[in-house]
Amino acid sequence: MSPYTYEYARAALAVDCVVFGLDETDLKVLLIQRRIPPFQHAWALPGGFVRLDETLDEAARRELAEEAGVTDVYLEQLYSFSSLDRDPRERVVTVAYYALAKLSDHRIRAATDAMGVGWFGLDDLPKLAFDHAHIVATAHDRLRGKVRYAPIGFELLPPRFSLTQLQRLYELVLGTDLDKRNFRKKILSLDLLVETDEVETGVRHRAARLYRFDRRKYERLAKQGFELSI
Amino acid sequence: MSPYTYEYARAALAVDCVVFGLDETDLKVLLIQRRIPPFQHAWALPGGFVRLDETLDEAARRELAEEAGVTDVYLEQLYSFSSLDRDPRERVVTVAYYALAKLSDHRIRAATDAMGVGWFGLDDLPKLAFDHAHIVATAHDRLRGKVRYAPIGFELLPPRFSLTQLQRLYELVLGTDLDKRNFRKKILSLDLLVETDEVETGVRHRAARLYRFDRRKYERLAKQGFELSI
DNA sequence: CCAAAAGTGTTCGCGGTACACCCATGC
DNA sequence: GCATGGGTGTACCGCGAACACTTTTGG
Repeated sequence: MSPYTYEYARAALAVDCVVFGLDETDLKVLLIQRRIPPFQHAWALPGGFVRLDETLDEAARRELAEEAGVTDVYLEQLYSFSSLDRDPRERVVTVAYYALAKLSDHRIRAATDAMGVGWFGLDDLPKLAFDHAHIVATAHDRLRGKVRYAPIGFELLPPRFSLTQLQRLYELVLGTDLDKRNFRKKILSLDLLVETDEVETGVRHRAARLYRFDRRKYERLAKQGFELSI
Repeated sequence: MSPYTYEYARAALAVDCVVFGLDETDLKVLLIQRRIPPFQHAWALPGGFVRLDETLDEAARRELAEEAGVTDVYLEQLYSFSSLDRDPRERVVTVAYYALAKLSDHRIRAATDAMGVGWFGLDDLPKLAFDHAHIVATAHDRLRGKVRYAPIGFELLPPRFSLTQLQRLYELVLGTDLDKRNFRKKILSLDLLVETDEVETGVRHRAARLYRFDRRKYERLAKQGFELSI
């Protein structure tokens, strides 16, 4: 029992993940309902304690898989939170991550269909456990800032998407309206998208052309000192 | 002895600080020489273990004061590093910070005049302990990125500075040359600087006008959705 | 008077912004 | 044929980039 002994007191170290997903109308966050105290039954970010044989990134991916069934997402470290009283049990420092999941991916949809896992609109979050509301706000700030100069928005879209979908993504993340013609001109002039020969299906109006993001092109341009800015 | 016992193994939690300073010709980093193993006698970032009664920010400031005599600096959390083997003794996760110090501040100069504390040019660093070279590189990247859209460069300059000093700051941080006329036009058009009635002294050529950064003006503009970009 | 850096304006071209109508499709 | 969103072009303006000479000062 309790065999781990140290000369000085140690904080517990945890990771928590803000997983963003984009549906037809909203930018959403994945939450799980806690089964045990503290904050039993409250909604919280997926996360948990870091093991000694894994890095923080590995811990974040493991918790995402275990607690929410989420795998193969874009994942990036966000910030470390360390208020003395952020966990009522004892001193816990958490390293927060944010992830971008493709809600179009059926594996993600299926996995997060479980009891106690839910997607909530960013403006419609339930009361969250711990300081998780603060972490979500920080993640949204980071996403809003980063989406403008790094090609990460595509991580929220299906592999093939219409320009209208892409524009809606930016509008939702940035919280502003964008002009359709100017947006298209700008995004196409960056020469990062490739037109496919597919079009939207299942819509009862003219079907939109689908594009895909060409990571090769992006990396080639980035290497030349090209600066993305949307 | 060794009275702290836990049910699960815990990593030790540390903070490390990359302190930047600007002198007449270089962007420098503050290092301290280790007195004890591991990496005895090697140069390293100031830092140390986090206590249970302090936040990460507090730990960073405490270590800066204790190990390097540095106080009253701009301080910002950088990133958390967690490779399994980054410390040969045991598992240590470190939360890195970066700080911007005014080398013009005599208190800073005096404190860092001690044995075993030194300022090193970014391109002229000694071999560093642990993964500290990697941390310094990450901090430089962050500074390079952030200085362009946030008014943090001023934290490296004296309260009153010439436009040439400011330009040299940007050139050193960004690693590029800037056009004098364009730089002045741009920076003055932002309406963040106030001309003072002082001029440089002790130079044997025409003395430059000194300016100061007006934080009030910046905050007022920032609140209006103004976007800095240099 | 000489060395050194301060200070100053104009031109050009690109990219951002504002703005409205016709087209294709499914029902 | 109608509702719905897809798709397209132009004019204007402001900002970034390129570029060189005169002024001031101390020694």
